[in-house]
Amino acid sequence: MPVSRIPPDSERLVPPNFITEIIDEDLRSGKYDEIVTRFPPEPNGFPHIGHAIASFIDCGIARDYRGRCHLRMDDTNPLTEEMRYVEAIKRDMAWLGWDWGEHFYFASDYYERLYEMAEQLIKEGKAYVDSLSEEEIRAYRGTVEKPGRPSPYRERSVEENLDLFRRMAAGEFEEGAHVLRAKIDMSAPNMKLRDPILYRILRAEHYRTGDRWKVYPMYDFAHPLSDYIEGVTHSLCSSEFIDNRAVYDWLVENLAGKCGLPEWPRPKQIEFGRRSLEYTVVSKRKLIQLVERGLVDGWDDPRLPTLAGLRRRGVRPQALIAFARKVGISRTDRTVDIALLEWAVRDDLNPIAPRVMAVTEPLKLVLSNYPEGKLEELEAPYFPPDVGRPGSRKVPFGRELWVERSDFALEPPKGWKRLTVGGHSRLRHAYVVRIDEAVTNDAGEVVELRGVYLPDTLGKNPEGVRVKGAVHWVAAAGALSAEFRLYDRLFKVPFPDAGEGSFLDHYNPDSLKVLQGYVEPSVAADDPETRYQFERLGYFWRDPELGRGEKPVFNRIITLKDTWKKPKAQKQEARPTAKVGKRAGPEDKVAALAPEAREVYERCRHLGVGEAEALQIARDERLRTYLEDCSAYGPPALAAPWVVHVLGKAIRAGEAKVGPQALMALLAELEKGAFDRRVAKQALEEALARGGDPLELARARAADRLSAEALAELVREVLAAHPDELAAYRAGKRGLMGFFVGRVMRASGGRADPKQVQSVLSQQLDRGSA
RNA sequence: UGGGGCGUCGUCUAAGGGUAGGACAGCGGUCUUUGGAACCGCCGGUCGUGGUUCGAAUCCACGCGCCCCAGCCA
Repeated sequence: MPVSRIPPDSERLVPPNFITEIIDEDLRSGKYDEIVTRFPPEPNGFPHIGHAIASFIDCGIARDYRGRCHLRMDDTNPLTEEMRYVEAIKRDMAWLGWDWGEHFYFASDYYERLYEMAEQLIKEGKAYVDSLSEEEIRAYRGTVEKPGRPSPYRERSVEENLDLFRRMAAGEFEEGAHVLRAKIDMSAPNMKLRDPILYRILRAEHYRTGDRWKVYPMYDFAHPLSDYIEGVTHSLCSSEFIDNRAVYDWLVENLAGKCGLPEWPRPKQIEFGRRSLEYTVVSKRKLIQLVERGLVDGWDDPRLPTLAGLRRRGVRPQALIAFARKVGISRTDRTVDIALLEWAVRDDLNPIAPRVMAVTEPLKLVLSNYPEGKLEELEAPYFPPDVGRPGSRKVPFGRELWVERSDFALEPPKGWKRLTVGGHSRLRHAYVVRIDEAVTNDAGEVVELRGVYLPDTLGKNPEGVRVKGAVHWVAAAGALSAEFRLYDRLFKVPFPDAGEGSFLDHYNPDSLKVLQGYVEPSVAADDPETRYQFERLGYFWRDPELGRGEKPVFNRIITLKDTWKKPKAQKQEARPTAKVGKRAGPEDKVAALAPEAREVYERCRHLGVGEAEALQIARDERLRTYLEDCSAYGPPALAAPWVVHVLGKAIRAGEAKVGPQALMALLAELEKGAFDRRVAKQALEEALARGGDPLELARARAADRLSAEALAELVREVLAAHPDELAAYRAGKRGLMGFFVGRVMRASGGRADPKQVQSVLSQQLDRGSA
């Protein structure tokens, strides 16, 4: 039997997080031997970047633990699912690098077994056929604020339910005539528990099972049981399913050990926070609108966040994995800064993309002192020194060249480091040139540049001239015509969904720019898959659909980072929500108290109980009763903080394992100085957790305390072990006291009194600083 | 105004009673035949209020804010 193991942090693909902590604990305790997860998309659309993140969590964690991650099509709705989506999902998941081995499944493969399980529930009286109409079911369910009412069909006999359900499955009824529901609790505050529907009649053609089935299981039924069937241990999903977990657990518990399901391992669901991305949308509904309105080119349009789009754009799966890693996992729903994705893409491409030159908006430059008809071949390395990869190619150089229109300015702004009349600039990998004239047309537009080259500047700078910048170029002779498709963010604002109006209002019409220009001839011989860096422009590759023919078409994968751009356009749109906690009304909390509570408050205050504690006691009857009981054994003022802060939660929950008498006995001894507060608190917490007499526990702990000599020695050791912090403290960084106390406490194994530690510490610290 | 979940630099994420740290972004610098990369530095945060504690992002209380649930969708 294969066994999972806890990976060292250094070997993890998925950074440690709250889920891996749970898994670590499950492995340590022996609850599970092998970690099995699953990635369960519904085949009703094309996978997108959200799927990349979710699969990273499911598959990445399984990989880290040497477990398995199944790929399962969650296909329980024949109305929306199609085989082409199944193929797309398999293709895209494989592209991301996930390997599910033979563990590729369909929920629809389990229809037979799921049906048996449904009958089992019926036989046990835990499920019933409801014959209410859809509207009636809705009405009976109640609302979030009002409990539901039981359906008149809820108490049908097992026999009748079984008969009805079998006839439903046999196709005797029309859609909507009946449904199968779990009998749980129609008045549950959790809406999901109000007798969730397990099966519905659908007279639809299923893309795999055809017309074999007339009833189809709902997600809430099929999902947990599919997990169970497959031996999934940790069923990871996003936070909107938190409420569904109650149904999940209900089904697992009620079917454990039945219908061929083992008693163990049982699956458990863990939810993580959803991630969304700025400047884009992923919902199928919205994507369809973009496609159907022709705002994008199809499901694989390079501007789309679909994996097909990202792939066509030229993004590599490694970049997506790196992105997912950086985003991380937590319980909180988050919207990720698009800059993080852009960084991941650049960081992936920088070390592998050969540098070549292309001109996307050509402006002719004629070098009047360069012989007509002459053509040189200049050697140019593919990579800059910092990348450190070998390789170079020949680049033709001649009298007529193309340069980037935006690299020339008639009236250069200050700080300009490019071409300008009278200025010198380097042609990348070639000569230094001086521009003498800008030829303009009637409209005043620059149509051609004229200048000279400085012959002795190959590999060295001329003396006495300031060379401003280095610009890319392509010799007119030999240049390859090419199309460049420059992609930008699909939307103009970071949160297209937020605010009034449609997300379509925020569509960025400049998200695609198609330019005709030139690229150096060397690329003709390259592998068409090559991702290039066109120097100073960005990362590009040939579009796999349009760009691999006679005339290359290049997609810009991502621009280079541009630190020249002056004040960057700020985010126009604030986050959709402002999260400013408003100040709560202060003393009127007391005023808001009911008269009786108010009286309790006053009485407590009179007895010397602090304001905050008195308020809490006045507000909670159980606390009040407890404290009153305490007063039989000692002063309430002494007990109040402990009752409120240490015992409060347990008392409110009605499960305080420490009674008033035991508490007061402990506090009395504490007052006498038999032990310190820390000991008392720890003893109390222990008694609360595991039972026992807090006073005895405290005495045991006190007896275990370090002697004064041992403590002094320990402090010396700790100070010696942290010379840097010691120096910093003596230089005035007083906040380090907490640091030292913490270290000593840890070193003592909790067997020291922090107050005492502090005094010993300050003695030793001050002695050294004198 | 039912139940549930969640609040840490601009963004994402660590710290689980003991120096609030990292990354992305931003800013500045070094270097540069890419205004790239690399390197160095800076900036900047615990939702609020009170309490417990030697010490609170962490524990307690009360607020505030956001998200999810009333599909025979998943």
